[in-house]
Amino acid sequence: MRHQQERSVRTRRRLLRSAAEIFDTEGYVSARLTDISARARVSTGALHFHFACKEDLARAVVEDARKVLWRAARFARPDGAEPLQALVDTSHTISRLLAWDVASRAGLRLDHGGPGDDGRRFFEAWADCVQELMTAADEQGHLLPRIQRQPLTCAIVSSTTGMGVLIKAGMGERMRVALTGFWQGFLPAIAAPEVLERLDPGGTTDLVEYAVAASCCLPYVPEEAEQAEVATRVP
Amino acid sequence: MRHQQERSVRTRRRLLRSAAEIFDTEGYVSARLTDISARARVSTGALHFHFACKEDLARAVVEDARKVLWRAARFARPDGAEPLQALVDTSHTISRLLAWDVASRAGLRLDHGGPGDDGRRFFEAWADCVQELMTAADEQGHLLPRIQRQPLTCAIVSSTTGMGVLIKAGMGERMRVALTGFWQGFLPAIAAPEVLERLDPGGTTDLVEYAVAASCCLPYVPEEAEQAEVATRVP
Amino acid sequence: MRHQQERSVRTRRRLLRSAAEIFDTEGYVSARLTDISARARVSTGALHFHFACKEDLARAVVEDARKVLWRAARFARPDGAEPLQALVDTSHTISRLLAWDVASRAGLRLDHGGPGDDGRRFFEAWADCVQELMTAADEQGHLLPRIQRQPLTCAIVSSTTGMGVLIKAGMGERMRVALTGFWQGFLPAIAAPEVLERLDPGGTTDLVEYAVAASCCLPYVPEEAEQAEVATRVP
Amino acid sequence: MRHQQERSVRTRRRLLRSAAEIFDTEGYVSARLTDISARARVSTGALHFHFACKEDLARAVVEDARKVLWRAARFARPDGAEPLQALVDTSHTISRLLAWDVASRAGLRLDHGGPGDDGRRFFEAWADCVQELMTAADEQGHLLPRIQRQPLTCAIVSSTTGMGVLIKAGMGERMRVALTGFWQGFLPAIAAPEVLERLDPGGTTDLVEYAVAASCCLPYVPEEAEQAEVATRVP
DNA sequence: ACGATCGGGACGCCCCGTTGTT
DNA sequence: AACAACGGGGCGTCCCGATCGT
Repeated sequence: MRHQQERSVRTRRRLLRSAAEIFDTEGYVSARLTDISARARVSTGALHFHFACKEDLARAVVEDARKVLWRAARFARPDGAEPLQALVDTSHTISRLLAWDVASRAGLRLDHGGPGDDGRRFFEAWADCVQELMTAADEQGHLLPRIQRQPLTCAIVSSTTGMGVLIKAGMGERMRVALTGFWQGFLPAIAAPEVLERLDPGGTTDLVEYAVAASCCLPYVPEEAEQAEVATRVP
Repeated sequence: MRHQQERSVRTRRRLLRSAAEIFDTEGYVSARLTDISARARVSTGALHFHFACKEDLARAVVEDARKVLWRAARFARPDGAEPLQALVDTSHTISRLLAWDVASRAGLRLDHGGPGDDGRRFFEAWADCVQELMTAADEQGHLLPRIQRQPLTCAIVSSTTGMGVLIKAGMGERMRVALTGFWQGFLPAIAAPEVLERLDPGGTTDLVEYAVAASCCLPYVPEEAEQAEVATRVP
Repeated sequence: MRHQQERSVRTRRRLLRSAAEIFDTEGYVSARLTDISARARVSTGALHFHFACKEDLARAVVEDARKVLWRAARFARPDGAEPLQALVDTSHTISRLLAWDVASRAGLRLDHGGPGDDGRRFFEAWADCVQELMTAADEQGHLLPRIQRQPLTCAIVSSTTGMGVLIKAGMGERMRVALTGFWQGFLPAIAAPEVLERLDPGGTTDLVEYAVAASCCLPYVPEEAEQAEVATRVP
Repeated sequence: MRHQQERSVRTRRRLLRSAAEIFDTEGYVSARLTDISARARVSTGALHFHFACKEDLARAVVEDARKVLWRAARFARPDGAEPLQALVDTSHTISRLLAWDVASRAGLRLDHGGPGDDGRRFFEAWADCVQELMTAADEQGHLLPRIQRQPLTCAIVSSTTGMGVLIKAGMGERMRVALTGFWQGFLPAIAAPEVLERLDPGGTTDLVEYAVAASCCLPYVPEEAEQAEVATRVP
């Protein structure tokens, strides 16, 4: 009984990973369920057992990616920390996730363009996050006076959103330095001088730390880990 | 004989416009040739008379948009002008085009993700353009010393690229102020002080001027204008 | 006025030739009117001016080929000649025509398999011809006694029909010797001894003679001949 | 599992039979997959489950027919038998198969003219078979001296090939007597006198015997037989 | 419960024969 | 007689359900 359930979980996980990979490269419409199930080494019947239709599958992928990104944002923004630094860190974390994690990329891609519009979009959430942090920074007096927050928020959001596009074009590696460059240029324009010298445009978090902290919810683990996991549990 | 050709041109134009609209909202794969031809009020046979296959149609849309955007860039950057101001202006022009012109939007969307990879991408061209202007500015001593151009270029490209995404989300109107905000924040970080005071982050060109100057090549004019145009030419 | 008519005749002739070539290699269904008109260097509109529909065109091709083959049969069988030798000669002539003349080949191919069934088929006509000659030979006492004519007729027809198939497979050159071999083997089995020694299994007619004699009705002449012909008549 | 497989086999068989019937009458190009699947009482989806594309279906039909004809040739030519009699018998067997078996007819028709050229053609194989038997007969001294084998082979091949064409014209019934007539005329021209009197131009095999012997591989059996067969095997 | 095989429809793209219009 | 446009399918593809084993 439990074996079955574990097998089910594993199959579902493999389907999600495979779906993320295909959706990432092909987009929703071009992705074929055949390819997804083939890559996951299961039949289409099994796919339809776990996910009733294509849209459900995409929804699940988006949902997972949303959780990951959300947790990334939370992790980079511990309560009581420097808001602007949190902003920088979060942007870096998201950028790295998009560069390295297929699932996040797929989720982002499916999020705008997918047929189901049942959730707020990533970048809307990201815009809210930015807005929130800007407000917090302002309340703590970390912003320069006479700063209009809304345009800045839009600028930040669009800049970081553009990263995602460029990442898909294979420029993922340069994004780190580009993002740093962006903040180098932008922070002096918004941060109060005494705060500015405490800020690191390159970000203070490392993805490794993040991975350790968030691993509990990371849905996609490499195949070998799966096998090992199985091996230890099957006896 | 000439009447036929004019009719052909008109049909082709309507097909291109219709295709741009559908491609803009649906993307390449989801767009159906049936819908495109129906919206253009022609049969699918007529469509295939002008464009052999779906890919050709998309290519034509991209090609037209490329021309428009290219001309926009040229227009905003008259030789001998201030390079940095040209940069600002071009970004504004592109942003406005993307916000207002379906064809440009469709072209941009088809440009990355479409099946045919037979040309440089928009944002690569845009990156080159930015790079070029930055170099020119540097040679004229308009940049601050010790500026690394490459990260800045990436930052600018990604920022403006992100605009395109946000525009599609219906935030096109705010983009103007966001872009201005971006340059307000970014220009002080890169421009030499004496140049900075001459620069206008809001851009010095107006799309109306641009439209007048470039109208000769604007491929898509409203239907009524077409009719009028035809009416005046058929004596 | 007459110029127009001559041009019309020439266009029609080129269309028929082109159609024969395409039909020969592609068959009725796969042949495209586009290709036919393109090869004839005329527009599809012109094609439909001369032939209302595809079927009409095929019918015309068949009709022409029928005339050619029929005249070939008549030519090889002058009244009062040796019936059996006429049989041999006709088979050789047809074989050569099929090997060398695209129009005849196309006509034969279209004759069975085409949609229009408005005429007796080639091989039925050929069967009648064989039957007729066998009867004539019998009446003149040229056949061996106790010969059943029907099976022999069938055998001859099927043998020569098979040639057509093999010719299409590129074995046209060997057919001459094969046909000779066939008659070498078959004539002694049917011909009376005193007639046999007068018969030549290789045939007594040459296609060159035939061409001279029948050129009046040969529908397809090389392009240069056309030009010359036109040149002499245009004054 | 086994029920599914049996159902699958039955569906595939019905598709092949239906395809053979349509291909036989229409040829490759005119045949519509819609008609084939409709006649087989399955959906087009089922058809594409078993055969990826039209060409694959045709290939399968040809393949099956090839097997049947090949086995027919083997059956009519047991080792150590009279080579010339084997030749006669094989020709009769093939003739009968073409007259009675749709699948063989369809296979033959598809074999030359179909788009896929991935195998030797029927008549090439048949030519080889004839050549081989002639050689064997020659080595055993069964041929008349001074016989050139190649022309005779061509003659025999073309004769029997022609049968196929005539059979399609509905003259299948007369082919038997025609073939007998052919051999009656032809055998004395090639066979040594002492062998000749042992040969039967009408053939010594009966298709009934053949059917019994080869029934194991006959791919197409009537529907009722299928049901019965299935009934007996489902315990 | 979980999964696999097999089969069912519904369109989408493209091709092609044909008809108006000039 | 040339150009332009029309509309009818054909093939292939894909998403999904129905039916059975494990």
